[in-house]
Order: sequence, then structure tokens, then C-alpha cells
Amino acid sequence: MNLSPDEIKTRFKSRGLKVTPQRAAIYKALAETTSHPTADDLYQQVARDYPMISTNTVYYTLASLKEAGLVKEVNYWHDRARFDANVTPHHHFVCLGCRAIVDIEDPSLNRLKSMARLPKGFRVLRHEVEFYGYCASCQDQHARAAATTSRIHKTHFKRRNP
Amino acid sequence: MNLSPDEIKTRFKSRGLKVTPQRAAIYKALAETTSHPTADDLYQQVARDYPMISTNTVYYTLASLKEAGLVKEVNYWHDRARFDANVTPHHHFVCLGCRAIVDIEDPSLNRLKSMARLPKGFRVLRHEVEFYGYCASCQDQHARAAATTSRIHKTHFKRRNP
DNA sequence: TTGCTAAATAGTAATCATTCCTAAACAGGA
DNA sequence: TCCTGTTTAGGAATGATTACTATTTAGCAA
Repeated sequence: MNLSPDEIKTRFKSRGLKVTPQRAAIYKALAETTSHPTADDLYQQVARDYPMISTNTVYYTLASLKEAGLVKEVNYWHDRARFDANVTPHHHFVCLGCRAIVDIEDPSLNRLKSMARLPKGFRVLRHEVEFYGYCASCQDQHARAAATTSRIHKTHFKRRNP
Repeated sequence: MNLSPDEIKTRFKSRGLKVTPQRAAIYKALAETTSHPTADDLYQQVARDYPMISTNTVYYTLASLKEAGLVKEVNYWHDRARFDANVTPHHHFVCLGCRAIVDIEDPSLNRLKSMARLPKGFRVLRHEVEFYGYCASCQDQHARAAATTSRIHKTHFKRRNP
């Protein structure tokens, strides 16, 4: 957050990326939130300032930013990818209720590579921990729902637009 | 592996699942591999014995097995989901080259919940660690490729069928 | 400042994993 | 054996993501 145009320019240039208004806007939007938005979320956001932008540009831009190491993609559900401009090692809490993704910054989790027993000959570049559960507000709702019904959900398939 | 029909029947019954040949075949196929196959992989496999089976049935079955807690879905890439009949707490190594997913059984990684500093009011049900890198054979290829060219890939988008 | 060139943009169309809908078949209990 | 709710398997629909392509643009060099 509080990411100046100059800082964006510097980051792009240092990785050989051209500085275009759309690209800067997409990166800025992503860098200024911790909500791990989808490509479409970013499209909606950036379209306010650039009404002619296409979703295609958002996808292309996210791909180049990913390749440049400025953006990370996370896939806790396969229905749509979510993005993160925080590329320093950190971890996530994933809410099974509202699907929120919350950053977990805990340096003690950054040392697992040396702890863990991994197969011989494998080279580990990075690792990530996800905690799955219910955030504070979803936990309340979940508890309430469980109290009123113990029926198993009928819905097997997850909805595209829940 | 080595999962008898009786054992499958028992597991299904204990969770209130009807025992159908297709469902048993899908679960058996998944339980007897550690390769974390896709829905289509399972379809291909099971279709050898049940030529009339539909992909629909595979998806429906995986959904009910997931709901019953006999199967887990993992999404390290958003392009397609992969499945795992190992529902005991364990972790994964994910190869960035061949996309192999390798089980990491390391009890020391199962205690992170108590270690980590998590937001107040959140309830964590489970957690998972992924290690990203290159498996033994991909590491060799990667090293060779890096030695011959340092050019940045042209391909931004990942192919559906690599 | 101008021109050049490769990269970026934004339409439109295509892809394809997954989901939805439905009628027929089936498992399991009465 | 019969009944009923579940499961199966077509076929069609959905929708995020990719592919294709003509046009525009950023950044460099003269």
C-alpha cells in the first residue's frame, strides 16, 4: 500500500518490463489490497480508471508480472485463480466459509525446509503453509447452522457464483 | 493399495454411501495410486472396466466421496483439480517441471497449528505444507536448459495440455 | 524530436474442465 | 419382491482462461 508511481516504475524497469498505464494500474490495485483478488476483481477495479481495458489485458499482465516475480498466483479452489503482490515468503489462512484468504506472517514457518524430510535429489525452492478453517465471522455462522440442522448438504457441486 | 472389495464396502457403508460398481471402481483406482490423478485420469482408468461410464459420474462420485471425507481435492494449478484418497494429515512436494505431486509424510509438520501465530477468533481445522521445486529428473533437465539458454520464456500462458 | 521495432493492448473467438438437467437404472431397506 | 431415493450417463450449458490478430504504444537510437 502507498505505492508511488515512481516505485512501480522502478520495479518494472528493474525486471525489464515496459511501464504502461494499464500494467501499472493493475499492479497498483493488486499491491494495495491484501484480499487476494481474482482476475475479474482486478478487471472491475481497474476498469474504473481505464474503461476500455479488456480482461485479456488483465490476464496477460498478471502472467507477465508472475513471470517477472512481482506477483504470485494461489489456487485454493480450482474455480478461479487468485493473485497476490506480496511475494515475500508468507503463509495463508483460508476460510472454508467465505473463502477469504488471510496472510499469515510468522517467521517460524519459514524454516520448515531444513526441518522436513524430503526425497533425495529433489530441490526445494520455496514452501508454503495453508491453514484451513473458519474466520471469526464464519465460525459464528457455522456454529449457528450446525445447531439448527445436522443434515448433510444436498449440494455436491460447488457453485460458480456462490 | 491392496484395497479389498470388502474394505471398500465397509468404508462406504460406514459413511452412508451406496455401494455401486462404478463408485467402488473409482475409489479403488484412486486409493491404489499415489500420483494424485485428475478426474479425467480416473475416467480413463475406470473406463477400461466400465466402458459406458461417463465423466459426469466421475465428477459426481468424487464430489460425494469428498463430502464423505474419503477423498481430498488439491489445486496447485487452477487448470484442473487433482485428487487424493489419502485423507490422513500429510504434505506435498510439487514439481514445477513435470507437475508431479509427491506425498511428504513427516509428523514434525503436523504440529504447526500450535506453533503458528494465527488471528484471534479463527478456528483452524487442518493445515498443509507444500514444497515447490524440481524433482530429481526435472532438476537435471532444468539445469541443462538453463545452461544452454538464459532467454526469458516467450510463453506467458500455460497450455491446457502440456 | 522522429522513426523504428518489439512488446502490449483489446477486440473476438475458441477451449475445455466442470457443472447442470433429465430420464432411466439401480441399491438397499421394508 | 416392491418402493423410493440415490446414482448413473447422456447431452447441453457455463464460464474462467487462452488463443488469435490487428492496432497501438513504450523505449531506444539517431
